[in-house]
Amino acid sequence: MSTEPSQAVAAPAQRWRSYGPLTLHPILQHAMEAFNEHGYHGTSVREIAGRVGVTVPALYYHYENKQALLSTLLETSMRDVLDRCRAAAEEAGDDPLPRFSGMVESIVLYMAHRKGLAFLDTEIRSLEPANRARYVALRDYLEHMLLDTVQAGIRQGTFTTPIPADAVRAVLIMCQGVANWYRESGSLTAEEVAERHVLLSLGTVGYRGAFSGEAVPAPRPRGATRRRQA
Amino acid sequence: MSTEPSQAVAAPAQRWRSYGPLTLHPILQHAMEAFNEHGYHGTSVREIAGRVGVTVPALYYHYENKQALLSTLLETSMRDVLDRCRAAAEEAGDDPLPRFSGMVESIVLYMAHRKGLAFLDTEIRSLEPANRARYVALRDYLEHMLLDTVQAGIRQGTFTTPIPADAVRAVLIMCQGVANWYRESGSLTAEEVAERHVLLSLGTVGYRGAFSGEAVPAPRPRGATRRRQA
DNA sequence: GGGGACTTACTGAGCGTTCACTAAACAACG
DNA sequence: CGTTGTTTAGTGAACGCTCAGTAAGTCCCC
Repeated sequence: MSTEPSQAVAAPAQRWRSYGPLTLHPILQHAMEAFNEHGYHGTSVREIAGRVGVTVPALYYHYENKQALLSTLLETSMRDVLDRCRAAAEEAGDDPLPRFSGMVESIVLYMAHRKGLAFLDTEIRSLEPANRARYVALRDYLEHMLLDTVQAGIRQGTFTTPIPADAVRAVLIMCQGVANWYRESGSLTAEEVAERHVLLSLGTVGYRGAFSGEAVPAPRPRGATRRRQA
Repeated sequence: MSTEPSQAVAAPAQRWRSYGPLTLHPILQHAMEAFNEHGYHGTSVREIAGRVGVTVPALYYHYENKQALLSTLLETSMRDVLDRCRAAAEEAGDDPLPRFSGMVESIVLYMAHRKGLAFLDTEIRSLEPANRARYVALRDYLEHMLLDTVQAGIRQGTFTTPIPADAVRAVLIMCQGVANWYRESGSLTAEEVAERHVLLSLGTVGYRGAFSGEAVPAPRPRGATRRRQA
């Protein structure tokens, strides 16, 4: 275990990169796992209760119903990725290239580090209309943030895609896809996957320098880079 | 506008581009629609029967069980897209650029024209292990076809991505994503969406000419190009 | 009259949810 | 300190309903 630098105000600039172990109410934690294994409709409240180690009514003491479990999980997740993406964008400043790169990196890091939550995105269909509307609004906001940056890059001449809206959608879809295939036991760390997706995304938006030498021009400070052993 | 060579035997070379109305056994058709609306576990056999307009046992006369409906649908779909992609690759020949472009085009055309079937991909989780294994094997085969072509393009110097396997996965994910957001009532035809995704994909695999002038170098013959009115 | 394409009528199991009730912890006060 | 009132976090049993699936009978056409 690495010794955390004891600080009063905990490095605000890098907060979007740091991922501690996921701390969720045990009920949410187990609901998340069950939903990911069998889907929302494929999971019974009895199974969730069984995983938590309590009886069914105990679930209803803490959450209104099964739907509230899914809705809470999805909204928590979307708000977290949005916050981190916003933080990454702020840190990068107004220059479209590092700004776009940082946003993509933050999103992919989330998809890998919070795979369990991110993968629940496949369950939006099971949200009741009101809950779904709130979720989709957050997701659209994320898309607009990215699109604004790509369009700025086009005006500047950095990005050359003639179809920015399609490119942004494609980028978001490929980032979201990380939550589907990424395995913690795989050969790449979350950070490496993020780096690669920055590269792929830059190609998708038509950044000319994407595949020549240094793709991400701003080297990022790293304390105690984690490396996997296998 | 190029003149099509008139052929008696209904253009076999273009068969991967042509999409008639989807003809499926009514039971499969309605199962597909129900699965897409509520998911596999969210759909009851009663609902499927109700949509078809028959009683529940009539379903069991034609199909072994609910799982067989999903499995049949998914495998039919995957085989169709594979066949079309293979046909597109054959038609394009060995040159990696048109070959890759044709494959991507064929896949995206499928995702848009057969959205209902393609969208079922989200339900693989609900396949029993044996059925899932068969489906995944087909999907992996498609991925390898694309990867071979991209690697050939890299050897040739046409594609420049340093991470071809990641690029191919990303391309397939963004193609699959079309089935999620494409609407027939939208502003783009399936053909236009396919064209755009060829462009995006070329950027993703690091094709340098992707965003300068003619992106898809082989102009394709088109008889009676359909245009949407809105 | 024989078989294909259904129907009616039903089963046991499981679903989300709610009921009435309680053990343990805590706060306030005489 | 000991009692009382209240809150937190549960329990076991059961509700009404729906689930996937089936046994046996019926219609109809070749």
